[in-house]
Amino acid sequence: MSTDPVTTDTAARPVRVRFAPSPTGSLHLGGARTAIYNWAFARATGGSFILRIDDTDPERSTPENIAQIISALEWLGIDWDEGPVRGGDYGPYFQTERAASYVQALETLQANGWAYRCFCTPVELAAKREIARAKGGSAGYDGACRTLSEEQSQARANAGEPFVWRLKIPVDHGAIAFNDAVCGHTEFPADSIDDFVLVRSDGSPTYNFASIVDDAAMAITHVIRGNDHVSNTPKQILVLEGLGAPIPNFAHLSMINGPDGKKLSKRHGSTGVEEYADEGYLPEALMNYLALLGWSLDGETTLIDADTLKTHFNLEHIAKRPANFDFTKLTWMNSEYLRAMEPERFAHLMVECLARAGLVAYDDFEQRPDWYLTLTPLVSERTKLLTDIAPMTRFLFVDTVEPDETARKKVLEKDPTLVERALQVAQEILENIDPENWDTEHIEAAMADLPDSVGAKPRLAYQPLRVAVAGSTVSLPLNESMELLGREKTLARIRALL
RNA sequence: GGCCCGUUCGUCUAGCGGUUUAGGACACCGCCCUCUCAAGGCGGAGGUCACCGGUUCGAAUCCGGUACGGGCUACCA
Repeated sequence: MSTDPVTTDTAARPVRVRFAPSPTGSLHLGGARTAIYNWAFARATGGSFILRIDDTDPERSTPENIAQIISALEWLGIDWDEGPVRGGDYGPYFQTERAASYVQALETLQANGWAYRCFCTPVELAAKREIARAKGGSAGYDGACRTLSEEQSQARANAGEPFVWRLKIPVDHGAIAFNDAVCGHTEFPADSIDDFVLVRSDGSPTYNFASIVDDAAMAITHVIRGNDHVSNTPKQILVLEGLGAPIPNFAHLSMINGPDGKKLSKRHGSTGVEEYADEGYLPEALMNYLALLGWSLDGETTLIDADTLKTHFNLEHIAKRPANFDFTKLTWMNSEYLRAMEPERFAHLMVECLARAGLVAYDDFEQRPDWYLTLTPLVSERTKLLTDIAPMTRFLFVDTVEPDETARKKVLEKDPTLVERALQVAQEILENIDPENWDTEHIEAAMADLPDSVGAKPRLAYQPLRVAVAGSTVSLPLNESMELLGREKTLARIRALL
């Protein structure tokens, strides 16, 4: 593929990428994916990852949102080399603190003949737009104020007439082209781009101005961002041309849609990263899933951890088409990470979940680590979400259990005779086990005779005992459960049903 | 309206002119394992590669058009 003549070759410069969220809400899935791609690309290329807060919209930007975005990134395990908290040589990293650099950029643009004042009022503009659109042409600004002489312009400004600064696109400018890492060669006819506003009448910069000025100032080499910015790219390239600054590489990521192919919204489920943490997802699972939503390592590998991402991520395998978010696959991935997790770590997470559910104390792991490490493999294998843990293991932490509806209907009430016999036999067997030998191995050996003794198939013979111990027809393995519950509690629960 | 972009199993994707009877993963179905539930093993179903036309000895792959979907078209980002 040939390099576009317009795109400055940045291969020689060290890679510098940035994630520049505007804090108008919490970090949503699309933003998180963009952050992951930027971060992984920086790590894989040995470059720098910069976090910049694009807070030029005073109406909607809040400190709470900034804090939330930062904590969401930290939770995901994304670290930045420069940005809020960390600082860096190209700061400040908040656009609201970079006003001086926009003023300077505007001066450069003026000096180069790339900017002019526009005194058209919003009302006039809206009317013009209306007419232009009705005629069927482009609805952009008609350039009415371009012809104002410097004297006229200055005079009107001095007189206190409000104005904005617009970019003055050269009349003879050809098509604006760039080579997008995802979309390939992309070209926009010059006349499809109007003299857009750079600086508002209140002196604040617009996004298309501030963002690219910052990118240039921060020596960004690759702009990796959402697809919704493709149409903004030629505008920003024009600003760079007016500034005489190098043009970075671009990579525009497709959007993330809901399972139904429509724009992802609350209706589909959670859209904010924080919510996934609350719902029991692991950051590594979300990162893996998001990374694969629009990118592939080799087309075969599905489980890709952060380390692999940090070494193998590239811009060559990014999909063009929008992806639908599949909660089921994410959940599966989560269960994979849960199962592969170090037992110690799982145990700690488990205790945390239990403590949060009010079932144990936060330091309970320290009180009986062996007990928890015995429990861990039984639970981790069955957990899809961290929030599954408390309900699954609850029976081990409460004093007594109440058989649930299914247990009553499908077991207790279905064959009371069998239930009674099974429980009685089980009680005898268990009472005969020496308290010192109360472990899965001995229990299992002793219980092996139960089906024969009660004259029922194993699945039917053990079910009453399961209901007695766990209060449900579905539970962790029986013998292990009894070991963990302890001899006294186990026998007490059997007695309670007799 | 204008300008851009996209379209491969239900979903995420591999595929860059012959190696493809289109590969993998999730979900789904069946069997095995089994004290329940999981996990695991084995197997299965599922795609006329949006449509139409062209280029070519040969196209999911290249070109054009159509349809559908999306983005931008703000003194939002």
